[in-house]
Amino acid sequence: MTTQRRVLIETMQEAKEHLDVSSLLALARKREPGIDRATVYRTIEKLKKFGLVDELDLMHMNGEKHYYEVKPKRDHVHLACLQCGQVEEFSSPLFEQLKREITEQTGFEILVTRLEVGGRCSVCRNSNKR
Amino acid sequence: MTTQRRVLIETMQEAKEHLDVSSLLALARKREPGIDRATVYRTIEKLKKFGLVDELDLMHMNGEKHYYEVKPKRDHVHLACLQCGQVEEFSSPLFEQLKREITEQTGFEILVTRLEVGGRCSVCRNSNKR
DNA sequence: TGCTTGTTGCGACTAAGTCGCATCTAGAAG
DNA sequence: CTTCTAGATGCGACTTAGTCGCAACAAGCA
Repeated sequence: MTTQRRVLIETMQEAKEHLDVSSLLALARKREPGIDRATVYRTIEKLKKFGLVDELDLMHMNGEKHYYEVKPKRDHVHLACLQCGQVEEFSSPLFEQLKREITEQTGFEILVTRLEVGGRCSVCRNSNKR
Repeated sequence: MTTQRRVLIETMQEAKEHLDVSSLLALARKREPGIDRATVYRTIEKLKKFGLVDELDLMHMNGEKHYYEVKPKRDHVHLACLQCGQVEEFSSPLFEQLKREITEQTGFEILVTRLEVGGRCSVCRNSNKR
């Protein structure tokens, strides 16, 4: 457990939005200026492997970046509005049930899941009906 | 509707596995040698926008490529085995029900979905227990 | 306090994807 | 059948994301 890793984990925990690598790096550098891009990638890699963070694409709304969040207790869906860019989260027992069904019917052991949805959020739907 | 687009679409339809951009390009060039990488990207972009193809990441098993498939009638889950690299598909009424629930409860209009699962397939689980 | 193993920073590199621009072509209009 | 034009293509240069080897460094155990 090095200073850099501690800083990165704290930064992710305190962030209220999903961070991509470059904003995570920028924020982390406010605390620990010398921290390197490669360290961020290597740390994320480890955290993913240990199941401590989840990786998101958010439907590639802004280029090909990846976003990260500390793994929640309960998996949730990310609803990405393709119009305004807002990201909502949604969780449901149905999702848990679906995962159970997958394991039962296919024998596949689930380690990570990623359910992303792209579309239009209710705000955008109301502001411009079409 | 240009020759290039026709070739790209046919290539995707006839492929039995999920293609990334470079293998799609390679296959398409067997029919239409001059076809360019930029054209592939631009065509995929259009096809995504029209809802004719789906984009997959397959949990980034082999680098950061994206994979494409012609959009199926019924959305399905991709189960990517992190050990052997095999990709299974799975569809279920529960998934449809979950999508309906999302729309009802959040007012979010769903245009695309992507549900990917990473783990160990039944074959790998049996061959090496744990 | 010293030692060892794993981590970091650095810089150079690869791979994925984008863009501007000149040329070309599909297919509508005459 | 010929002409015309909007939109598509090919090309090449570029950007951005992510990786890697290596020497220097630090965590934390003895």
